[in-house]
Amino acid sequence: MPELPEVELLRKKISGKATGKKISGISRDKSRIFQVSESTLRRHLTGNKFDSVYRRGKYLFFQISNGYFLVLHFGMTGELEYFKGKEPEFSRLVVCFSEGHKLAYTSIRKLGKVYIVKDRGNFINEKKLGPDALRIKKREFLTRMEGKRGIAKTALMDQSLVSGIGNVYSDEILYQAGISPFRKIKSLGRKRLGEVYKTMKRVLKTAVRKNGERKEFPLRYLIGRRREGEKCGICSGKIKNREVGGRSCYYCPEHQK
DNA sequence: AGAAATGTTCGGCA
DNA sequence: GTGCCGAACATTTC
Repeated sequence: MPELPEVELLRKKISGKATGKKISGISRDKSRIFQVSESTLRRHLTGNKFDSVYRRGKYLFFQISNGYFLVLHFGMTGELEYFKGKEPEFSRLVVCFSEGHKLAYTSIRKLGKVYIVKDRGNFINEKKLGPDALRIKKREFLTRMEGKRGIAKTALMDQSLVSGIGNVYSDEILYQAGISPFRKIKSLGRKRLGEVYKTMKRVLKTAVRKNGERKEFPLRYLIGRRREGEKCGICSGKIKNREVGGRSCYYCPEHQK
């Protein structure tokens, strides 16, 4: 599920529920998503509470009352469930609150990551995470993009340039902006880059506002039409699929130039 | 049965 | 240093 809008929705869904409550214990499985030992995890969480939940790109940072952070990345299939009673399927980490509810980090494919870090800024630097796509200012966006030599789609997905955009939303932004995914960034003038910036903000905000319900997205969106030969929702073209950097890229050759 | 799926990282090569 | 490619990670779903 998770690109920026989905991770933001997870944050909204659980931040009010998982914060301010004493953590009575945790349980976890043996998958290699964990970048921290079970004992360290337990030591930092048990007896403490989460103060707040912050998102940067596709990462969530749970501020722990001892000053550290529980950092979650969701890979391709990560989710969060706040529950009571029966544990959700594919739970990898479960945080138990003493009032009775639990928070589960679930992941089918186990491609996510779980960390405990002391300093959020250091972590962001180490991971070379660029500014968040919903917070980056236009100036900063233009400067960063103008230094790139690659193609538009790859640049949008580059987490060190701008963080939060993945395969689906990079396609969506370029589709809405009418720019070919294979177009070199260098060939886009300031004006076109400015349009990409505006479109990026609009698309991501719309996705968050629609609560990730893809059926609720405007009809002219590419999401929901990600199939070869599908009718374009903007012009009379047909959707094409081509592999880019090992990922499948959907676009409309008719109106994306 | 085989392929595809919303991500990251690393080694290798130009 | 930058960009691009393929592979690896792991599992379910179509």
